[in-house]
Amino acid sequence: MLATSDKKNKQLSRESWVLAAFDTLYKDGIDAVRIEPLAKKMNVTKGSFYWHFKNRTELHDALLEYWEKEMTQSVLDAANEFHGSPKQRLINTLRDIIGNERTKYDPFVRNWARNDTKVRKVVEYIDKIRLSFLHGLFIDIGFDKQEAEIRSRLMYYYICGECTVSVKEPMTKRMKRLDIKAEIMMQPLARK
Amino acid sequence: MLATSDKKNKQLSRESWVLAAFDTLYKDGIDAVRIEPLAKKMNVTKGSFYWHFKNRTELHDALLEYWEKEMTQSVLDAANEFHGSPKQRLINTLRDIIGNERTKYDPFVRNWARNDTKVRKVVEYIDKIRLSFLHGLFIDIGFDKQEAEIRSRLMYYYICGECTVSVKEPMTKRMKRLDIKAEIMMQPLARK
DNA sequence: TAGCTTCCATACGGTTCCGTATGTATAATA
DNA sequence: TATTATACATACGGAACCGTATGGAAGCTA
Repeated sequence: MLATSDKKNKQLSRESWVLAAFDTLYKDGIDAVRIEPLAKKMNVTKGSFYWHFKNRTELHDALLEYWEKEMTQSVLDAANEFHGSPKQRLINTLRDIIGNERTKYDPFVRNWARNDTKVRKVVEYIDKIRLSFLHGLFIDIGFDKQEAEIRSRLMYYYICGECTVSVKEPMTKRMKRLDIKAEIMMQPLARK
Repeated sequence: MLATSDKKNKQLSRESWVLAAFDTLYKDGIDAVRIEPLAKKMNVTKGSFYWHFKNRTELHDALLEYWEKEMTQSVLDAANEFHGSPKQRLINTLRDIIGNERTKYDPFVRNWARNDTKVRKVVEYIDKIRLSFLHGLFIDIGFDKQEAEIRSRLMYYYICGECTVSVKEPMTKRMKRLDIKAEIMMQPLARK
């Protein structure tokens, strides 16, 4: 329950609704983001909702915008946070993404995107940002554009798989094996 | 429209409903698999549905069972289909999975699994089957158990990412670059 | 303190869907 | 040809939800 605590204390803001909606999106998917259940969860009636929003679509739009900003920002943060050799930066990035579950909301938004063009475009935009960020890392390591393209995609899809598949190893094991995976993906091919 | 053509010709079977339901699952997700819309799509009334099924849950169960059988079978097929050197078999497997989009239904079932324990267990079962299949391939190539574990996971998550992310390269390009990705994942680490 | 604004409650009509009950046409069977 | 089983149509009650209309409390504003 995100915005339930301020029940008696304060009135709700537009953002309270967005946060509560996001929580529901994360737990039950976009089809569960419905006004009356949300209101119940927040201990108000939908009278509140229709004060802050025109309709359900407007909430969805706000939800999408919220996620987009978060995701865009997280890439920028990652770009500034890590230092050291290119290889080390890539390893740290990978460790950060997996270890801190930066993509944990992805599956829900991705699924939402499947039946919504507007959402799909935003997801594609985020994918491109992330891909080009990884691409830059592989360039810095020394790969040419083409191979950086291939390796960044390999790595990005791996990450997306990690956050999509539920059969996972325990986190400590995952982190330990992550470095090896990074090495595999960073190792130049032995030309015959 | 899967089972629409046999409208005047024949009566519907239980499987007609399952197939139509699966088509809807694929296009719009599990929340769209509803009886009355389905009936409309199949040009019958729900009277037909409740003849073949007890309720909506029973359809969902049949749907899940259908997917499980398909996926289990496809792994067995893959195991028998490819010959040649271990490396070549792995490459062929990868080309088969990506090229023929063997996992194209995955995202929908996975998403369904998020809010349904029964589904989740089946998905986990399928994941394990596939993972151990890939694991075997890496063993055959010559990696030890631990490294085969790491590499098969890397590869499996990559595949799942491929089928999850919508920003993809065109298929011809993907296939061309797939071999390089396979090489990257198969190449032993240069021990320093 | 009267009036206005903000924020939410309440009440209502309408839609979509579930599941049940029952009617009906067609085909199999005896 | 009468009977019965099969496969669906039709009609109904009920739930969940959307969006609208309107009422009311609480605080600010003059």
